[in-house]
Parts: sequence; C-alpha cells; structure tokens
Amino acid sequence: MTFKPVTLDEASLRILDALQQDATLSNAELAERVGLSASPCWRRVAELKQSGVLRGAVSLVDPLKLGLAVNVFVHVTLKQQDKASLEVFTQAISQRPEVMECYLMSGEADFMLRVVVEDLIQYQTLLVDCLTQIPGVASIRSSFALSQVKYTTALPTGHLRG
Amino acid sequence: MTFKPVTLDEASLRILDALQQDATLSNAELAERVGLSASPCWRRVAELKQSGVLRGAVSLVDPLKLGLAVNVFVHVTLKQQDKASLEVFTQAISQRPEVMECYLMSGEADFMLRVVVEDLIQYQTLLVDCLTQIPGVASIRSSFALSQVKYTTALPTGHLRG
DNA sequence: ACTGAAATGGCGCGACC
DNA sequence: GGTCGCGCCATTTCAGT
Repeated sequence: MTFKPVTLDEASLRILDALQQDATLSNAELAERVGLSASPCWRRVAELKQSGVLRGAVSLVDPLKLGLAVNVFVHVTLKQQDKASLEVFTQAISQRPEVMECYLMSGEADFMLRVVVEDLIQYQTLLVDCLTQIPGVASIRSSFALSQVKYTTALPTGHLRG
Repeated sequence: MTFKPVTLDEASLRILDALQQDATLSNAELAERVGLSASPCWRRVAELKQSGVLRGAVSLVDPLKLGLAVNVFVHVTLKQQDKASLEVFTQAISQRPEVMECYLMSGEADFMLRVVVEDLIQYQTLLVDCLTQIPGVASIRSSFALSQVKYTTALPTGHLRG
C-alpha cells in the first residue's frame, strides 16, 4: 500500500517544491536553489524517489496547441454501487486517453470525470461509443468548461511545515 | 495568443507521447524510442519547445505520501458575471496552493475548482478564510471525492493521426 | 550528516553529408 | 534526416570534518 505518509524536513520540502515546478533542474541547480550542496541534495532526491514520494517526471503539453479546446466534466451514476459494477466502470474508463481524471464521488453522482476533446462532436462520439456502452451505467450528465482558469500539478506542501 | 494549433507529423507525436509519459528520457533514449537518430530528434524537441507545444517538465508527487487524501470539488456561483467579478475571483483563487484546478463553466455554476487538502477541517478553513471572503461570491457547493480512480497529465494525440 | 574535490562517462550541440 | 566528434558538465564516488 502506498498510503503511509512520510516525515519530511524543510530541505526535502524545498526539493519537492522546486521539482514540482521544474523537473529539468540539474542536481547542481537544484542544490543551489534549496541551499544544499550537490551530494546531500542528490541523496535526498534518491530517497524521495525510492520512498515513492517522487513518482516521476512528465512533460506538459499545451492542450490548445493540440486542438484540445474543450474540457467536459461528466457525472455518472451506476444502477448499483457494488464492487463489481465499480470495477467494470473503472476498467472501461481507464484505457480511454480522453479521460484525464476520474473520481469516485460521495453524494448523488457516483463518478466524476474530466474529459478533454477537440469539440462537441468528438465528445458525442465518446458518449455514445464508450460511456453509454458500459454495463451498469444508469445516467450521465455533462458540464462544459468555457476555459481553464488554473491548472497545476504541484501539490501544496505548506501543511507539512509550521 | 497561444491559441493556434500546430501541424505535427507522426514522429513529433511519438515524441510527445513519450515525453508525456517520462520527461527524464535522455535525448538518446528518446530518439531510439521514436525511431529517429539523435540529432533530428533533438531538433524536433527544440522546435516543440519553442513553438510552445511542450510547456516544460514537472515532477509528480504522490498526494497520499504528503497526507493529502481529500479531493474536493467546489462549485461557485457569483452574484454577477461581469468581467470585473470574474477577474477578482480568478485572482483570489490563483494564489491558493490547495486549488489545483479551476474552470470557468457554462450552465448553472460559474466556476468549478478541484481542491486538495488533508482533511475536512482543513477544507473548512479554506472555505471560511478564503472562498467565502472573496467579494461577489453568491453560493458555494462542495462535493467530495472518495478516491482518485484515474489521474493523468498526458493529453491524447490520437485525434491528430489517421 | 554535510562538504569539496576529482574522475568518468554520457550527452548536448554544432558542423557537415 | 543522418553521422561524426568535440567538449562540457552532471553525476557519482571517496575521503575528510
């Protein structure tokens, strides 16, 4: 299980902050930025990786440059909430590349997805070819985003300091 | 404006796919993976960067390892939807590190946020100290995620191929 | 546990085919 | 788009404090 938190001192938190902003930093630059010298900095990064705090690094792409202008939030309810139904839905959703995020929700809707598509036509295709085909789906409600005001991958670390 | 899409051939799409999965790939590894040799591969990456398709690279951190177990979706409506009100809200939200995403929505709610926090106490703090303090906010509705079923930063590229 | 030096080896990056 | 190769610099180890 990946569930146990970790104790992190100030230096490690600084490292996480810096790397969440820019993963291309060389170890030398990173060390300078967090106020360590190269070796201990490198050691901490290695520890953070192997403890699973740092999960890897990814490049970020501008969705508009790919023509992906539309974010759709999809609220899905299932006919039954038993484990098997959830599993089926989860599996079906996970392999769809348009589905960026999926959450199991409390309250009325069972799942909420963020889907990114070029246009409404393409969303309709996803809807009829995929979502409505998944067994156990009772209802689907879609909300459309007009624009993305903020999007970050950098988790807050303030709660772990004073 | 960062709005104009770009024409991308198969090799560039392969590069984007690879880098969206793993930004730590060296140019040599990347070249091999996409079936190019090093120089042309490097040239393409440079072009993708300067055309703004590649926006940079970030490290991803496991939220549970930081004790950030709760995702909250917050639906906010404003008293008026004029430009000034939107601007005020946008500004206030942008600097809060707990706010991971914010979208301007069509339909009933004006904004939708994804907020990540340790627990409900911390969410309550954000609510009363920040969200309800923003001038022009008419109503706030919160939905809680029980778990994150899928989360990816990798945009789909399939729509740009055949 | 951090520092600094030092060696090695990979790779960025240009010139040229 | 591919090949070659120089030279830089980041990574990694080791000894020292």
